[in-house]
Amino acid sequence: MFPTKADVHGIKRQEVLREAASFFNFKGYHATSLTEIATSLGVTKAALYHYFPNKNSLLAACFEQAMDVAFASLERGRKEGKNGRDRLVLTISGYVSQLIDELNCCVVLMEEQALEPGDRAKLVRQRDKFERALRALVKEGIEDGSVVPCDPKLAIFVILGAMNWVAKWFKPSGAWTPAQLTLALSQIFERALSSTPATALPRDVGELQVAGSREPVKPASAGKRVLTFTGPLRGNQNKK
Amino acid sequence: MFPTKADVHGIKRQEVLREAASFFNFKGYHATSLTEIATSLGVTKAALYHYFPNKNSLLAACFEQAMDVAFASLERGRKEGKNGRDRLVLTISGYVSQLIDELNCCVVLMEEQALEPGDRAKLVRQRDKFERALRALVKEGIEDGSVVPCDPKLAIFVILGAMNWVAKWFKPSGAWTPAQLTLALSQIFERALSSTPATALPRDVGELQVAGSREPVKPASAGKRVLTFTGPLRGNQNKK
DNA sequence: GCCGACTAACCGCGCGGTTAGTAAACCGAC
DNA sequence: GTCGGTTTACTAACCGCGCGGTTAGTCGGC
Repeated sequence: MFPTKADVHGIKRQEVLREAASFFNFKGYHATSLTEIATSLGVTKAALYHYFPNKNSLLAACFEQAMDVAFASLERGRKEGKNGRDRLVLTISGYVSQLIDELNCCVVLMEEQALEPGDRAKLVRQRDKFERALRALVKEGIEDGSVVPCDPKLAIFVILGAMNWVAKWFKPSGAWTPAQLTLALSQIFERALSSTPATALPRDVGELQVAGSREPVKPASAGKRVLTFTGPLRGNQNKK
Repeated sequence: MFPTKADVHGIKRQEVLREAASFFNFKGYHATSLTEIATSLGVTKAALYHYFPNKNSLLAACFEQAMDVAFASLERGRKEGKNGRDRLVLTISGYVSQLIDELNCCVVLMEEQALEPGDRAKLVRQRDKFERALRALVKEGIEDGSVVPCDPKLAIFVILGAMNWVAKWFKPSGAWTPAQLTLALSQIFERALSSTPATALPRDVGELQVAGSREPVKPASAGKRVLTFTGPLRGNQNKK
């Protein structure tokens, strides 16, 4: 019923990660100081060390979470898609929309070089696996006729580029909702790759009606005083 | 005939800029130290201050050069293109190929936030102007029927994303030549946007035959001891 | 002898990371 | 209940390092 200590710790940890990811996206890893992240969360730098052992592990956690999302989307795409193109587009759009939700957009690969060798090797391994899986979807699509013949490697580079770029310009407060953006993006990709491209695309992303979406999106975490929260945790003697 | 002192200074300056851009692209602005750039050029940090007043001005010069290239490409595209789509694709591909040649790929917008306020405002103004021009080309293409109806803003975001991403993965030593890459990229963009999309694309970028290109590309500046070069500048009493 | 190009040595600042200490919540004994 | 000891969450103050930037001085072509 009530959250246990461990729950609260996990929630705060996620909040720290989210704030860090936000800064890393906007200013870059090296340009962001821990003091900055801490201040923005209403605590001091030393407090962050209760949740992460050092700055680099924050970045590593970003990548880890992003890759988890990537493979989950891939799984979903594989299951729900009817053909290669369908699976590819589902994977991509699931990935983008989840990252926007969970991490305020993630750097994805932007600053991979800043990771420590061990973490970096792991990331590169996973990322390559993900990219190979995407390329395999393109090949599958070419074979089943849903995707126009092309160089899968380049096609995936183009798509990843457009996706990762989103983190640089997308603002939740802007004219487009995440759902609208995701939909419009996937329609462009679909058109670029489909063997039977659509004859028209949305003229204005902001006007798109999205099927199952809660429209104006939660107005960000307005009063996020998640850290510095104290209070009794009644009922925590047994796991909830 | 022989270079004057001022010429040599200019050449060396450009070499410094190129090396800096290379590092900024690969590791990011804040992760790159001046010592690192200098060492890689075979000089000490203090030597760089003969060519640029401080680190930030190196970044500013990168952006300035990139924007010069951008507007030059735009001009060329406007002149040589037959319709909106044509002009857009010419602009983009000219931009990409020139940046690869001149700056070892440029960050373009990647770390705009690191600029000092004055330089940044200038960059943002120019970049917005460039983006507006690109969007105008999309609109023009929609009106003249060469481009599929779409949201010009999103279309340009996608294209810029794919383009800027190139700097992150392209290696001159790789399997693809800059010319092949540029051509293949523009074909993908063309297909994504054209009102009459191609039914096929290159299956392997590395196999592309490019019209007017010197193939294997100069093997980078292998023995670049441009700085630390000393020697007589015979005949420099009058401008060459 | 002058002047431009460059080096070696240095400076102060702000960063990531650490330490000692405080306040409050928790938990078992009675 | 409530009282003591333990644990968790956090702060204030501090440390050393490496950075961007500066200074004084050397070398060599003109």
